[in-house]
Amino acid sequence: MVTIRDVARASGVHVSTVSRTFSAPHLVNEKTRQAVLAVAAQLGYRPNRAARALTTGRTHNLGLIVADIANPFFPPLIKAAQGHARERDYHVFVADTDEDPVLEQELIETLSKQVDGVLLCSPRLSNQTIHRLRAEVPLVIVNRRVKGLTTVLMDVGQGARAAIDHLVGLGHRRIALLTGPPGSWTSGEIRQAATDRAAEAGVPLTVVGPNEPTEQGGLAAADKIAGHSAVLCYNDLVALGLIEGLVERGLSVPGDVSVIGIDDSLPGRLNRPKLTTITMPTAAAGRMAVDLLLAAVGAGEHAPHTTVRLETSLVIRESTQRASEP
Amino acid sequence: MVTIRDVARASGVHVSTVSRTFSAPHLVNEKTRQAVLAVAAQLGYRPNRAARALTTGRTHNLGLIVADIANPFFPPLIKAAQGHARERDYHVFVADTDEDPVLEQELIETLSKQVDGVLLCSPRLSNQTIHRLRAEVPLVIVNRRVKGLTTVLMDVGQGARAAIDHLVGLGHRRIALLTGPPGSWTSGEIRQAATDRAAEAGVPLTVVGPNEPTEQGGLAAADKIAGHSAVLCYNDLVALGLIEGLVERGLSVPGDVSVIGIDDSLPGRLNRPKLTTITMPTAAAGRMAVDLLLAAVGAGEHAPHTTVRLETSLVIRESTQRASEP
DNA sequence: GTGAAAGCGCTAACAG
DNA sequence: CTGTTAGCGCTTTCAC
Repeated sequence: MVTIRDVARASGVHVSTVSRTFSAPHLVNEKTRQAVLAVAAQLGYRPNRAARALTTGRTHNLGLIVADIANPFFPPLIKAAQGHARERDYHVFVADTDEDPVLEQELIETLSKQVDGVLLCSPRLSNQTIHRLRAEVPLVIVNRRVKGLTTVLMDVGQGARAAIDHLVGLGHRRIALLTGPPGSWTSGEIRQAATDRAAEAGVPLTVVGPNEPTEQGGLAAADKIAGHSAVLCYNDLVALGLIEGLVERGLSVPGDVSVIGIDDSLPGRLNRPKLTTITMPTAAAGRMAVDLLLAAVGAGEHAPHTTVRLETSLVIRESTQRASEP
Repeated sequence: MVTIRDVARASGVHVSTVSRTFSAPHLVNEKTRQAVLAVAAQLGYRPNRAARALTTGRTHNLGLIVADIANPFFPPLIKAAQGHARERDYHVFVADTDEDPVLEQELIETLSKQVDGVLLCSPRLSNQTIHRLRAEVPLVIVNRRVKGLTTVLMDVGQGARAAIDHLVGLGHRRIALLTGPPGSWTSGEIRQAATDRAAEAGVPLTVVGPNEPTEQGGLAAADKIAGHSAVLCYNDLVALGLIEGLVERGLSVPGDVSVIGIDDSLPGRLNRPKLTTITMPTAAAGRMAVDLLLAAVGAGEHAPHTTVRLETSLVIRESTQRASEP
């Protein structure tokens, strides 16, 4: 391994000069700098970030913790966050908690020494624990509201209202909502927004749930929404599962039942009929979270916290249509 | 931040004793050990892995580099590799190259100091460059054959042969193969295996390609496979795009055309008809790659290299059926 | 079984 | 502008 010392020796300057050429170039004579750079390049020298971190206290690493990497909701967020971080010269550790709060906490703690901050996506931890961890390492939360912490939210309520309006506008009067898991912040938001809007429109809304946030969840719900002409689902996977269940029962979508998903994930776009859904700005959320985290890192311990609420919107595709006359 | 020094002070022993309690417990008196552990727990001490790495040369970190995190092929692999690494007390950096070889190389180089090894999935780098990088950091390649390096391959040829057999067995005689991008190792394997097997069976096989490895690629290919009753596609996305194109043209799947994908990805399982496809053992590949990488790390510089070939198999679902009598 | 001392690769005052 | 010195948090000989 070629170190700063090798470069110093080979270019006839002191190690500190080499160090400065890389971490404070303006402090070193242009000519010396060029010389050192040349030698470094020739030797294939790369600063050791871990060693640097030891003195500076900045690792230039970020942690990104998600509940389930394989859930199609997350990859676009991970991709965007990682790319954005990279452009800012940050590497990112990605870890999957398997929905296990204990593991989640363990990960944050072991990671904390090695990163400048952690992005927590849809955390399963209690607010109290999150606050405690915040004292050890800067945290930004995505997809859940935690008082007193910097948070990036996707305003799914907005999309949910648009979804209800869309359905009501199409003449639907028997609308069901399939909710998600009990602890889900998103699910609560959707429910709230959808019921409020339905009430405003004077249309009843049947809330059915909780449901597993998977295609199985949707499939299992097919029996529970009998008699409804339109269904808003917790996510695309649930919607897709529901459609499958409906088709199995000889019902057609959108002919007999209109179905709306949430997330705008790849499987939904690929479905036939193409799924009408609420787009979640996952990529933007990932980038925004990185920006906020980096800002918090710079600001130190008691930086002011922010809540950013990103817009969502309804994408009308093929799984919804005008209600058939009763 | 609580360091080894704080623990030493608080428990009245020397730092080296504290160090030993964590990194070589058998070298310290049971009683002392317990005492130190208690104090450490009470203080919330966590060893700083980065600092440890400075002396030991082992970071306990791994790098995982993929072409595109959002491609549904990768998340299961990432999830499995990360989980497996975690169980072995390793953290993993995940990075996305956006299919850019320059970025890929840059990532490996900047990561190299911070990890004990790197997992390269479907690399776009030249063999020569990969070999050069191998000198800097242990590497394991997934999904591409690189002579002289440890490699984990998924034997798609096996699945492709089974796919051709399946189609021939169903009476198909006009079979097309949609290949992938020119540089793809997988695509070459599929083509080889499929053409060989078709020849053995005395059935002609039309090779169509290269195609973009996306649904657009499949969609665009719909016109090019006219006159064929069955198509084997480079991946599930291509298959799904093709099906969409076929349906747009008034053809039914599998009624008029049987379609087989490759990967066994979520969108394929969710499709109607459910996609007949070749399962790729991505999770197993991720775990295996981690094992091999860790072994290489232990063995040092010139460890022997291995090639592991994982089995694939055909999963028959609903997108294939008996050829209609001509 | 435990302490003392040196050092991993690098940065950060402080002189000069 | 550059060299000297000290030290980040930890491990690892080497003594005792």
